[in-house]
Amino acid sequence: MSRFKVGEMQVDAGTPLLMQGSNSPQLYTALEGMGLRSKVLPNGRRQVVNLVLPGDFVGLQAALMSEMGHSVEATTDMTLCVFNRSEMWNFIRENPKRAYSLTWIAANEESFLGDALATVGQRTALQSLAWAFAKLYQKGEALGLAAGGRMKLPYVQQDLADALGITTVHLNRVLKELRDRQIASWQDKVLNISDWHELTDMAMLESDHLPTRPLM
Amino acid sequence: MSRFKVGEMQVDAGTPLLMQGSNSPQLYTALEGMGLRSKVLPNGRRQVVNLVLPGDFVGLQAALMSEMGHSVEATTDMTLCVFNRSEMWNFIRENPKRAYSLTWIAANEESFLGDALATVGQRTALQSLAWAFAKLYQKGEALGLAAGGRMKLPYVQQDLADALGITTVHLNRVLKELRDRQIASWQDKVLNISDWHELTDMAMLESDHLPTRPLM
DNA sequence: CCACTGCACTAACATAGGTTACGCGAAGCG
DNA sequence: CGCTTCGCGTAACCTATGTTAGTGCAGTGG
Repeated sequence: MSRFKVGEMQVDAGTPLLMQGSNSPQLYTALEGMGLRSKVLPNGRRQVVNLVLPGDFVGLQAALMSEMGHSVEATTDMTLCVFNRSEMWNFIRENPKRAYSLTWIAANEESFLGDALATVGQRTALQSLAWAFAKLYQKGEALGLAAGGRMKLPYVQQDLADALGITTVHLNRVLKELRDRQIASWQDKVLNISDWHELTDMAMLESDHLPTRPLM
Repeated sequence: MSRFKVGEMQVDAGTPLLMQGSNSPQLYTALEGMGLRSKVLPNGRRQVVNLVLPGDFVGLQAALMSEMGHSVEATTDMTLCVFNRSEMWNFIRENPKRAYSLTWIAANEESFLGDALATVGQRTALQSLAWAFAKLYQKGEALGLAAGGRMKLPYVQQDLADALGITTVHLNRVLKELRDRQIASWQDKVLNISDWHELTDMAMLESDHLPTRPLM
């Protein structure tokens, strides 16, 4: 493990970590701070694929495939654990348990993206937002980043809107509705959930437990 | 490899192979025929996550995680190669190259779902349909299932509509537009692409090469 | 031969969400 | 200290897409 790990790294908010289409010799695990993965289409529209929270492994695609399908950037200041891509193969060969973890991570990511797809494709904007808030809070809670219905969410509205496939104008409409109905609010970078039951109900969340992830 | 493989299996059109939420002792590789993966929400709406073509590996999630995030069913008659889930761990341990392939498959799937997410989230219905047709044809061509702009597509409109997150009514509208503009048509289960350039242009496809997949 | 069902297709109308265009406050900066 | 920029919020209007409600045809089974 120690040979695989190269070191730690601090980056400022706004720093791009991996670029869509290109390739990178480095892979990361987020230790602190938050970021996001996104994909831009030739017409300029952006899809936020996923938010990056502490513990998330980033760059698997670059490691295995010829190029990244999306970009990754730091939204806040972040500290990252850096790995060397060239060691991946040895790593998998010599440590089957880790290889298993890696595959698990990829499969889990796939599962999440399936959910996200169903959200964007089949839920209304209100349901989508509820889903996003609920999912985020669940994950935040598991990481110790959230408690008592409150969680720091240092993104801008555009990020969330791009994740849900709606515009900021419409995001505002549905945010207002959640606020007015006293279910949840998101102001000054803080998410505040006041009615968890109503929220998950609206989100049509199937399971309320998170699978336990292996750490890399 | 032979110890991992249990046998082959023939199923009729309509047979469910894996069920969302449950778990399965078996994994499959499609050899012939087509199928689809889908996910249904509590309100009854269905998202088609992906189409299953020959060569596709199915059931990774069941193998690694506690439960499947989606269902898989056969759309046409299919023949499948059957593996035993319980052998997975030994398999990974004893054959690191295969472990690598498995991870590659998962990462590739993740990459595809990212694309699909961007499609449903950021493309109009017309662009989405063009994207789906182009992607399918590319894959079909690589598999020898398509040539000369023609490819068998044995799905019903509802399947495509659920994949793109639109209704069949609207799918009909955009199908008509592609037909009228002489770009592509899909009738009698056959996809016919007459203007590939215009199609990919409309779809905003980034790369026109498919990554080479390892077979399992 | 007739009912029945599933699927493709269309028309008329309804609405969720997009566009454009503002105001307003806070933060950076010369 | 003004000036600009950025992010949040809202209103008025517009359109892509959904909804509801059909038609027609081919297959299938009694």
